[in-house]
This record gives sequence, structure tokens and C-alpha cells, in this order.
Amino acid sequence: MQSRTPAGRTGRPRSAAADAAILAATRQALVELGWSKLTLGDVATRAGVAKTTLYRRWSGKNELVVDAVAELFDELELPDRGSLAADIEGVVLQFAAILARPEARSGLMAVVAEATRDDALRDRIRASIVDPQKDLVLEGRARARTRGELPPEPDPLAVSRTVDLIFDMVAGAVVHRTLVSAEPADEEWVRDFTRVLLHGLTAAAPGPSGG
Amino acid sequence: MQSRTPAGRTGRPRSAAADAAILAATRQALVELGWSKLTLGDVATRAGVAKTTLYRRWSGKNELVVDAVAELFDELELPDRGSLAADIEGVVLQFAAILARPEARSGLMAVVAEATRDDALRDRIRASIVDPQKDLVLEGRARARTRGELPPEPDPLAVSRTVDLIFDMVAGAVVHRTLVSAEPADEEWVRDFTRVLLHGLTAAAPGPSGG
Amino acid sequence: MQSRTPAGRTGRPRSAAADAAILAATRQALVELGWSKLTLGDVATRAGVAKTTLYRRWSGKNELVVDAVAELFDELELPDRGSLAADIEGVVLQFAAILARPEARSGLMAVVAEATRDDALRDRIRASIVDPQKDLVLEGRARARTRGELPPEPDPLAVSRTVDLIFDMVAGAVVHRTLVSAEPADEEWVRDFTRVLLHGLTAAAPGPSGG
Amino acid sequence: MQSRTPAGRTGRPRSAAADAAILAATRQALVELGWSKLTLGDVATRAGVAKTTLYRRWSGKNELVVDAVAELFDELELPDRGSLAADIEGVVLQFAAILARPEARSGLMAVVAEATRDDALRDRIRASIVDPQKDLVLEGRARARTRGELPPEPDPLAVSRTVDLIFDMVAGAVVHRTLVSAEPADEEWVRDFTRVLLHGLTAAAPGPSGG
DNA sequence: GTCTAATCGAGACGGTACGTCTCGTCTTCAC
DNA sequence: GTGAAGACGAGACGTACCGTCTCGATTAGAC
Repeated sequence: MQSRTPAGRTGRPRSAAADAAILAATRQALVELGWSKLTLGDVATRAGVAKTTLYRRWSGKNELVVDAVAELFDELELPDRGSLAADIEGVVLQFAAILARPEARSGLMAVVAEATRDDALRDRIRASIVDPQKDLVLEGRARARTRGELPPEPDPLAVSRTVDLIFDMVAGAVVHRTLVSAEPADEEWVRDFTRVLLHGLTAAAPGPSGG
Repeated sequence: MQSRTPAGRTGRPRSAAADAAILAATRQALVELGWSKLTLGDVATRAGVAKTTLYRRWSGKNELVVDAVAELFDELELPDRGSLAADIEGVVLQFAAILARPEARSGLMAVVAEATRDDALRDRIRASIVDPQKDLVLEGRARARTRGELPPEPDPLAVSRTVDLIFDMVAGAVVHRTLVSAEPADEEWVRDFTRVLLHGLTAAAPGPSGG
Repeated sequence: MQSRTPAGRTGRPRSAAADAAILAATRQALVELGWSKLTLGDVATRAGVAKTTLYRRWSGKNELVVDAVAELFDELELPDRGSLAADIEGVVLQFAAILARPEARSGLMAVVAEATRDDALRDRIRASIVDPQKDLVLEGRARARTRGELPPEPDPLAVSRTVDLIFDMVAGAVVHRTLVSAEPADEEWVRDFTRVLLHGLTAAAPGPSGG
Repeated sequence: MQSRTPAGRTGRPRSAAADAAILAATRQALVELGWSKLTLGDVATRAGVAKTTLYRRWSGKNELVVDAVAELFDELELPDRGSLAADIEGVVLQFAAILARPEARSGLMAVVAEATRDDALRDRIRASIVDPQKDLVLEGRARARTRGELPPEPDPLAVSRTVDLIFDMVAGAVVHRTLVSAEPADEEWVRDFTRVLLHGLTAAAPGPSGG
């Protein structure tokens, strides 16, 4: 995707503007048509670009959409709202807001579905979309521990396990609420959800495998 | 007194065997090819049926796959394992086992993705797949209340809200764990998850919006 | 095509009205749709008849159309206009009038085209449509001979050869004028044609194989 | 800075070889299958070409077959055999030889039948197949006039009328003999036919409408 | 100031699946 | 046993995209 000219290269360099135009056209097409009716020829036309140009940069529809959707999640960050509960509510609301946008709804679930049979695609999704958000969980735990809201981490092995569990619960619940139940993940719902999650995490001993 | 023509039907009746063959062929194709490479012509051939026969019964790939996948969830039931926690663990493990099957993985997320742009399809998914499982939540709560594990329901309005929340959390977490994180929802994970969920629900006052 | 009920038969007899309705519906469909867009299902519907009924009587589209078109030619007859030339002009004009009707244009040439690869069909066309008209040629020659316009036939073998030639020339010219040149075979053209034909036949020694 | 490509053409040019391969495959399919069983998908396969390539060049079966058959008639020419009668016999025999080929028999009548309901198709047939042969009639008349076998043309208006009549008679008779009567237009028949035609034309005053 | 090579647009190419249509047969119930 | 209704297996239709491949026409860095 990069347009560097690595000194030894000759010939006309790739247009940097084309990349941006293609990704924007992809999101626009996702909004108007949805994943299944999006075609690469149409995206190329919208971007004012030839199909050749598009295929030179992305190997197919899946990869293109992952990149187009990933940019939407770059804006996610952990707000400092003074308490762990408020921080969680804030980030969950941001996540819900992104999932409310049609280009995210339509594209994200589709590429996840495709990824069930394509390991390389799943890795790309994880690297571009999922893992960056996991950092938010870690960051939130660290901040809460600084505030004294959480005890210091006893077992370093349990950290990863707990982070994964939290992440699956947060992302899963918001996605299910938004896309399957088709109800808004609004402030009231987020407050209910956060209360259950937080009480569960603090009340339960965090993760000893012996039960 | 056999009135054999229900609702004034005439002509050759539709073959009941064809429906079953088509749904089975659809699941087989999902396993072998996955959603995106599944074609209705191929499904018809596998089922030993003409394309017209298939199109006479289903309007498209989405509807067909919803029905094919829905049958997989018919086997879900709430086991009586003696305690609320054990009951939940049991049903979550069943749910995870279904999601571990390739015909469910491949098809379910794809139709959910399609449903983001097709309200009728979302309704069909809800009616065929989601809502029947919500009954399991209600049944589990009733059984726990009989055992004295849960207090009697105070606010009838809050019931629906809580059930919906529980359902989004359970289904969402398992789906995300299985399909996005691509890690097995095994007994250990289910135990961790159930502990957090159950402590969260009992520790938190269930649902007053004035929290 | 016959609807007899030969006394020893049991069960419901075939409807005689159905045959007529089907042939009429066929001609109507030829007018509205033409040969290539005519479908047997549509004909059955127009005739108020089930497809089964139609297939029980005709083996296919070709045979049906031959019968439907053949009825149009039943009205052809040799008028007695007082001279051979006038008689020929009269019958040619009748033939041209039939070919001007869309159900004949559309159907006749199509079945002839089909007959190039189907000997049974060609025989059926000849028996139903062509041969009856050949009798008109024979009848015309006999009448002219009675009037003294033609000499008595010298060579009985040559009769058939000459009749065939006349028939090919008359039918061929009218068909080509009407369907290929797409010009009307009107009185003026018929007069020109008849003059050439008649002068040619009388001036030329009729058919000695030795040249 | 304008595009210098002739007629504004850009992009990959169409393959000239594909056209030839498609027309040859069409004739081959006409021989093996006949008009009604010829399918465009099969023609494309025979030609080693995708269906899209075929549809990009021809709008349907009719147009394709007209072009495929038209090439068969390109070989027609007026031989110089020394006399008008011999010239006519020669060209009629050539015409009959073409119509004896199964790819012509099968295709020609079918497109003529289709043309009864499609003016554009009829024009195409006329332009591609019929009109070029009319020149042969004109050429033959001119040559005969040079030889002194025909008087100089008196009425220029009558020329067209006579040429049209001759053409309808020649083409019609040969087509009818070959395709409807299904008898060979061999040398004997051609001699008989030519004698009648030529005597008719010379004996009858050519075309005054006051006859 | 050429030369050179990868880029660009456009669009034709061989494929594959689509969803529809018609075929001719078969199966049911009503008469 | 015939008739209307309509489901059935089969297969062609013409369209839409796929991802690849030529084209001529830009570009910008290398010479």
C-alpha cells in the first residue's frame, strides 16, 4: 500500500492519491450497496481509477474492505473520565458509535465471516482492527490500578486470559446488541452492561483455573 | 371426513423430501466451500434437485442458509445440572459446540452481515435462530428462582431488559470468542465467563436506571 | 387429433372443442408473438386447457403449428375466371393473401426451416399444406386443356416434372416476393409474373430431357 | 492534449480472430445441430471463446446466423459461359449448390422466418445476402445486351421492376425446389427452369403495366 | 534532453454464477 | 380415463463480475 520509491526503482511511481480515493470509494460503496453488492469494478469507477490500478494494490475484495474499515477504528481511544466504570462506558459508547455507521456494520461482519475460512484474512483483521483495541483494555486496567480501583496483577499469565475474556465480552455484547438484536447500544444499555461486567470482574476472583 | 385439499390446493404437491435434501446439501456445501463460494446451482445438484425447485422454495442464498443453519440450533436445550452456574455452563458449552461446527461458523456470520442491510432477513434470523434461545434464558431464571438462587422478580418491566442484556452478553461473547478471536470456547473459558457473568448479575442491582 | 369415442371406450371422452380451441390459440399466439416466442404453455393457457391436454394430442411445437397453419390453406381454390392466365392470377393472388397474414408468415417459414432437419415434419407439411395445392395446378391445366389453351399432354412422365416445376416457380416466387423482398404481391406484380410464367411455359417445349 | 486514438478508441482492441472463429463455429453447429438446437453457449465453446465475447459482437442468434450464412454466398459469381442461357444456368447451379449445404439450408429459412417479425433483421438479410446477388442479374443482363441477346433497355423505370421480378423468380424457385420440395436442383431441373424463365422474359413484353 | 520503465486510463478477454424461462413429464385431486 | 393445476429434472437464456491481458499514453528518474 505504500508508494515509496526505494531509490533503486525507476519508472512512474504509484499515485498516493489513488490509495486514498480507493479506500474512500470503498466505504462509500459499502454504505450505498453493502458488502455483497459491492464490486471492485464499481469501486474503481467511483475512485476514478482503472481496475488494474486497484488490483495492483489489493489482492481482492476482502483485503480491500478490511483496510477500508480499519481506518474507521483508528479514532477509538480511551477517554479519561475519572473512574474505571466511566472509562469503560466511554469506550464502549465509542465502539457502538462506529458500529452504528453503515460502512462498518456492512463490511466488518462480512470480512469476519469470510475470515472463518481464510487464516490470512483473519490475521489481517486481527492485526488491523482487533489487536489495537485490545491495547485499550490493557491501558484501562493500568489506569484503574494507578487509581487504586484494581489490585495489582498477581499472576502475569492470568492477565492475558482476563484481557481476552474482557475483550470478547465487550466486543461481543456490543456487536450482538447492535447487529443481531438490532437495538441501539445507547447510554442506558451501556450503563447496565458496564455495571454487570465490572461487578462480575471485581466480585469474581480473576481467573484461577482451579475454580 | 378427510378434506384432503387444504386451502383449495390443487396440482402436484411439493416434495417434502426435496426440502430436507436441499437443507442438508446446503450444510454440506457450507462445510466444503464456505458461504462465499456456495452457489445455489451446486446446492441443487448436491441435493439431486433442479434449480427451479430450489428457487420455488427459497428466494435466495440468504434465506436458504438461515434455514439450513437454524436446524443446527434446534438441538439446544437447558440441561438440569443442579445449580444456576452449572446450568449456564452447560448451555453455553452446547452453544459453543454448535458454533465450532464449520457449517455454522461459515454461514452464521455471513447471514448476520447480510442482515445489516436487509430487515426481512434480520427478522428471519431472529425468528428462526435467536428468539428460540431466549426462552432458555427465561427457563433458566425460573428454575434458579425455584431453587432459591435468585430473588423473585421485582419489576416486570426490568425482566425483558435484563433478559435481553443477558442474551446479548452470552451469545455475543461466545460468538466473538469463537469466530473473531478464533479460540475455542472450552470448559475453562466457559467457567471463567460464567463466573464473571453470574457474579455481575447478582452483585449488581438488576436494572434500575437510576444507577 | 381425432376425438372419436369408438363405442368400446370407457372413461371421459376427449373434448372436441379443445382441439379447435388449441389451434385457434396457436394462430393467435403466432400473430402476437411469432414462432420463436410462442410457447406451448402459453398456448395451453390461451386455449383454457392444461398442458397435459395439449401434449396428449400433439407431440410438439412443430406439429401443432403445421396443423394450425394448414387450416389457413384450406380456403385456397381455383377460381374459374375464363382464361388460363386469369385463373393463375386468381390463385396466385389468393396464395399471396394468405401469406400476407402474420400467422401464416410467421409459422410457415419456421416449420419449413425446421423440416430441413426433420423428415417426418417435412412429410407432414407436404401432406397437409403443399400437396393439396399441387392439385390446383393439375386442375388448372386440365381446365385450360378443355378450353383449348393447352395442347393435350404428350408425355405422361413429363406431366409430373412440369407440374413440380410450375409449383416451385409459383410458390417460390410468391414466397420470396412476400417474405424476403418484403414487397406486396399485388395485382400488378401478379400480372407481370403470370405473363412471364405463361409465355415461358407455352413458348418452351415442355420438358424433353434431351434439351 | 486530446486523445489521438482514431475515433476515440481506447483500451484493448477486439480480436479479429474471434470473429472468424465464431462464424466458423456457427456454421459447424448449424451442420451438426440445426438452427433450433443451436445455442450461443455451445457456439462460444466451439469457437474457444467466452459467451461475453460473442454477445459483445452480435445481439443474438438471428444476427449471428445471418452473418455466418452470408459468408457462404460471397463465392457466388456470374460465369461467362458464352450465352445468356448458359450464364443463367451456371449461376443458378452455383446458388443451388450453396443451398444444398446443410449450414445454409438449416440457417437461411430460419432467419427468413424470424425476419417476418423483425424489420431490422430483414434489412440485415437483404443487405448481407440478397442485394449482392441482385448485381448478378444486372451484370448478366448487361453482358447479354452486349452480345445482342437482349434489346437495349427502353424504360429505365421498368429495369428495376424486371430485375426484382427475375430475382424473386430465380431465388424463389431454387429455394422452394431445394428446401420445400426437397428435391435436388440438378442440371436437368436447372435447364428446364432456365428455358421457361428465358422464353417467358423474351416472349413477354418486359413489364409495361398496361398489359 | 533524451532514454527507459513502471505507471495510468480503458476496455476486451475466458470464465463462472446468476436468476428466469421453457421444455416435456409426472403426480395429485375433481369429475 | 380425462381434465386442470402445478411441481418436477433438465438445460439455455442473456447479464454481471471476476481477475487477467493488451493497448496507447503519461510520467519521473536515470543517463
